[in-house]
Amino acid sequence: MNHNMENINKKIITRFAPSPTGFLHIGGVRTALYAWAWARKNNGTFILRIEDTDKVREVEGSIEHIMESLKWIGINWDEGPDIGGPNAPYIQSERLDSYNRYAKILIDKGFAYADPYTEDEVELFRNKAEAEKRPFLYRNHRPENPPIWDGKMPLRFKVKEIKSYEWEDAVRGNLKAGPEALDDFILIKSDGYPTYNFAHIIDDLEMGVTHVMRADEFISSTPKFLSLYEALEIERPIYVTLPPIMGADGKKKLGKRDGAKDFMEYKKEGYLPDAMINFLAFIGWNPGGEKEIFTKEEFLNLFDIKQIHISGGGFNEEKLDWVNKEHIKKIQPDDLEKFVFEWLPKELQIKKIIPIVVERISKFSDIKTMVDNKELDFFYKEPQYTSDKLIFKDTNSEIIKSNLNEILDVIQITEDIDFNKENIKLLLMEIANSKENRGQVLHPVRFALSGLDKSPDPFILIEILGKNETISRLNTAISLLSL
RNA sequence: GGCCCUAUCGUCUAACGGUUAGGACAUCGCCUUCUCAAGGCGGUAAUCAGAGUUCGAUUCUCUGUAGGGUCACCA
Repeated sequence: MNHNMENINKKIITRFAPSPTGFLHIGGVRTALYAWAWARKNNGTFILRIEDTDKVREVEGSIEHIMESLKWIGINWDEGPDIGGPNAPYIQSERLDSYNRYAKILIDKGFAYADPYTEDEVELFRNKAEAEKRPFLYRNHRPENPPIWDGKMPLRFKVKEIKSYEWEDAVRGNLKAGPEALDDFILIKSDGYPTYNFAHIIDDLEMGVTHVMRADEFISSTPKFLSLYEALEIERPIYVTLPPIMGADGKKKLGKRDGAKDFMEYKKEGYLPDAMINFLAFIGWNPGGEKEIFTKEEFLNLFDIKQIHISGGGFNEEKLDWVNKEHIKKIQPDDLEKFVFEWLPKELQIKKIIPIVVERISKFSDIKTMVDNKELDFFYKEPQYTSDKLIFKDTNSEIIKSNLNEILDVIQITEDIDFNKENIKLLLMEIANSKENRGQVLHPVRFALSGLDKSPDPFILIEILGKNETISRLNTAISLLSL
């Protein structure tokens, strides 16, 4: 049966279904991004569903935090827990009636039975299998006459036919699994909540989901899903299995345990939402071509599940920084102010600082580092330094002093109206070129104005500080050299 | 251990049997005003191994190797 053909004329419906067990990391957001993009591109529907059936691992506030993360990069949903929709509710713990209804159907059809063992007993079976280096299969311990299910015991799916499965995946092509992958898995836990294996299938059915974007760890459990679809005689959605995202070492799959960050950290560090989309999109997808920087709209236009990768990719923060910088460069100068000033103290919120700061950062939190390192203090107060800092290489204080005086004379007769960096550069370079080494002039001027070993060039410094301040600081330098 | 998935520069990737194996990040060098940044130009650097199919394999097949996933009352 070709599911692609059957679904071809249907409205595309995708979903992102996180469990509220903490923050979202880059992997989860990437899954959401692809599902969202596919729906948007096809004028379909994107659903946000919360899979909160594990009440033990649930972390309070996660749902809000997850929604905040998605909203930040502009992933919006058409149906979800906060806005409702035709198939509300969108929180699994509020959908128990649905699961119970389908559980009854399975029981009636002989596809489900009560599990009479305690957790400890099952644990023993499992340990034994592990010790013998065999895969653990509950069905090998299936009770002969299971009791009537009273809702207090787990309800298990009953595998009637032990077989291998083969199926088609929109990105991986043909996949298969051996019969070992098929087991009597739990449908409803003893606490009354369904397992993921069961709940997501019922929800996807009831919500009409056509494409399931999922991580590749679900390949192994696909036979469970397929056997459920068969038992319920319902059609399955198209599987779109995404490649794993590896950690920085390029080996282990990225996960919370090995340092995957809360996605909101990227907001706090001053990354741009569109840069995150751009970067995330390229972990596991590539449109061909040599263009690397895309706006959100360009990405939506190009995105296609046909170009999703099958092999895993690493997460390279250096490249993210580069992508972010490229996006910062695309911000209109007028709009840049609100991004930059947010990170600057009052006294440094000067328009002329913006270009200097922007070309030195890859993310906005770098501005804070510059401020903390006092790299910008010279903009609003006279630098502190010792006179030896003004001496360039093998010159002496007399030469430097004479050069500074020469500069001072020229600046003093310059009209205020000509005080821009191009004109200043012409003036200074003329003097600098007349010396043995241009550094004899440029270095002391730059240092007198900034007091820093590393700073913007002297011409832009003079322009920003203005004529009076420049003269004042040059005089300070000259008097330091005279001591 | 069983089952399953994967394999191109250090990293992310392009290539849909025929290319000097292309691009980006990183790195290195040079230029652009003394420094820093930005920018420009250029360099180093890859098809996991072995068989097979083919006139011709990065590409198809098999085996090996390596890495990843899974074998939960987690998703």
